[in-house]
Amino acid sequence: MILLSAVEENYLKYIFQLSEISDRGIVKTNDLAYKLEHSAASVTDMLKKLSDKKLVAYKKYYGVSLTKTGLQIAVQVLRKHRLWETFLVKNLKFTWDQVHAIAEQLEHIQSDELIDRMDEYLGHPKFDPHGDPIPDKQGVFSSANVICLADAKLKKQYLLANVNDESSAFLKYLNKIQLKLNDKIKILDKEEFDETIQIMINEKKQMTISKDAAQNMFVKVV
Amino acid sequence: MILLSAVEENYLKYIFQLSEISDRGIVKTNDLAYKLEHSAASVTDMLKKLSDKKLVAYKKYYGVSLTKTGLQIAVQVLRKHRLWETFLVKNLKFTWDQVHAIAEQLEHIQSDELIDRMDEYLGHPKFDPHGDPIPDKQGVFSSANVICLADAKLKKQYLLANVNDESSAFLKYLNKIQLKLNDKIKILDKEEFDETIQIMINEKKQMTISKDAAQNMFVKVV
DNA sequence: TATTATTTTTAGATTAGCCTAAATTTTAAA
DNA sequence: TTTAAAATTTAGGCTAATCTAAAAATAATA
Ligand SMILES: [Mn+2]
Ligand SMILES: [Mn+2]
Ligand SMILES: [Mn+2]
Ligand SMILES: [Mn+2]
Repeated sequence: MILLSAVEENYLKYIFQLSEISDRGIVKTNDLAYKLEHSAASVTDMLKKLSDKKLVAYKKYYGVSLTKTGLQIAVQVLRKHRLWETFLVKNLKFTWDQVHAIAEQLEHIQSDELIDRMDEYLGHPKFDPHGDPIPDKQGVFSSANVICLADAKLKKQYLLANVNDESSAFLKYLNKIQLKLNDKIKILDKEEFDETIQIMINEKKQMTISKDAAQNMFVKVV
Repeated sequence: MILLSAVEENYLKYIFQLSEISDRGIVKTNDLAYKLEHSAASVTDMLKKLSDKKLVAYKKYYGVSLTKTGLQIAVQVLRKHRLWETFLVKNLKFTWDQVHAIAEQLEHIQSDELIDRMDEYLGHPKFDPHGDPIPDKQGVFSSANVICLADAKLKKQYLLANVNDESSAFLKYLNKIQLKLNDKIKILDKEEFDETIQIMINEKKQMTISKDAAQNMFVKVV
C-alpha cells in the first residue's frame, strides 16, 4: 500500500479524466496543466516523479497515461469523491452545486475502512448527485449509457442522467431553470444559426438552452 | 478569515491542549516538540511564524501561549475533531479506539458550512465518544466537572465520564475489560505499594487496575 | 557562586511542490 | 523544405515544513 500525497492523487485523478476523452488514453502536458491550473513546467516535474513511482507511463514530448496501479488509485479517488458528494447531498442536505469543492478535500482522507463504511452507510449508491457513476470497491463502474444532449435526436423522449459537476455556476443555472436529474427532456427543435436547442421538460415546460448548456448535460433514452 | 495549513492548525491545537495542563497557560518548546514528535528546532521555527501571524504570543526561551485569535482557531479545530469522532462512532459504527487517527485528518477539512451541518445532523452533541466536551459554534465548552480516577475517593460511587482518546492501546484495554463510558465505578481499595486500585464496576464486577490506567480515566460523582 | 547540565535557538540543509525564463523539440505553415 | 509557431522540457529559484549539529541561554548542582 503506497501512500500518496493529495497532490499526487489529484494528478492521477485528472490524468484519468483527461485520458477518457483523449485518443488512446494519452494525455498531453498542457491539457493537464490547464486542468490543474499549474504551469506546464510543474506538470513535467510531477510526471517524472509519478513515472519513477510506476504510476504513469510518461514519454517525453509525447504524453502520459496511467499504469495499472495508477489507474486503480485514480479510480479509488473518484470513488471517494463521489461517495462523499452523495453523503453531503443525501444526508447533510447540501445542494448539488455546493458539494464538489468540499469533496475535493474529503477525497484525500486516507482510510479504506472509512470509505467502506461510508459506502455501506449510504446503501452502496451507484451514482452520485450529478449522475456520475460511483466505482465499487473493486473499481468497477456501472455504465450509464448516456449521450450528450447536444447530440441527442429530435422528438425523442430522454431523461436527464448526468451533468458536469465541476462548474457551480452551471449547476446553479440548472437550479434556476428548475431542471433536475431524471427530469424528462424532449428536443423540440435545434436552431442551426447559434445551435440553441428548444426543449420540453417533463412534458409541460418549454424552454431554450444554449449549445454550451447542452454540452454539459447527458441524457439516456426513457 | 485567515486560512491556515493543517500543520499550523495542529500547532494551535496542541498548544491549547498543553496550555490547559501548564501553569499560566505557558507552553514550553520541548513539550510541544514531544507532543508533535518534531525536533525542538522545528518547533522554534514554527512558533516564530505563528507569532508573526499574531496567533501566539511567543517569548524566546520563555514559552508560548495562544492569542485570542489563536485560541478561537484551536477550539474550532477541536470542535471539528470531536464532531467527526462522534459521527464515526454513532453513524458509521466505528469503535472508540478506531476514530482518533481518522479525525486527525478530518479536522482539517476547511468548510464552516460542512461542520455546521454535521453538528446539526448529529443533534448538537455535547460530548464525543471519549467523553471529551464538544465546543459549540461560538467556542463554548460545556463543563463536565470530572476528576481523575487516580484522585477519586474510596467507597464513593462514580460514573466513568471521560477517557484519554489518544492511545488506541488504552482504549482497546478498556474494551477488553469491558469498561465503557457511564459505567459505575466504586473504589474499593488503593494499594500504597504500587498504587494499583481495586474497583467495582456496575456494582457487580471487581477488578484491579494500574495507576497508569487510572490516570487516563476521569469520573464524575453520581 | 562557579560549574555543569538542560533547554532552546540559530545556522545550514533537504524535500515537495510550485514558479518564470530560456532552451529544445515537435507541429504547422509558407 | 525551410521557417515560424506551439508545445514541452530544462535550468534555476522560491516557500513551507521538516531535519541535524552547533551555539547560546537558562536552570540545576556542587
Ligand atoms: Mn465533484
Ligand atoms: Mn459529482
Ligand atoms: Mn481524538
Ligand atoms: Mn475524542
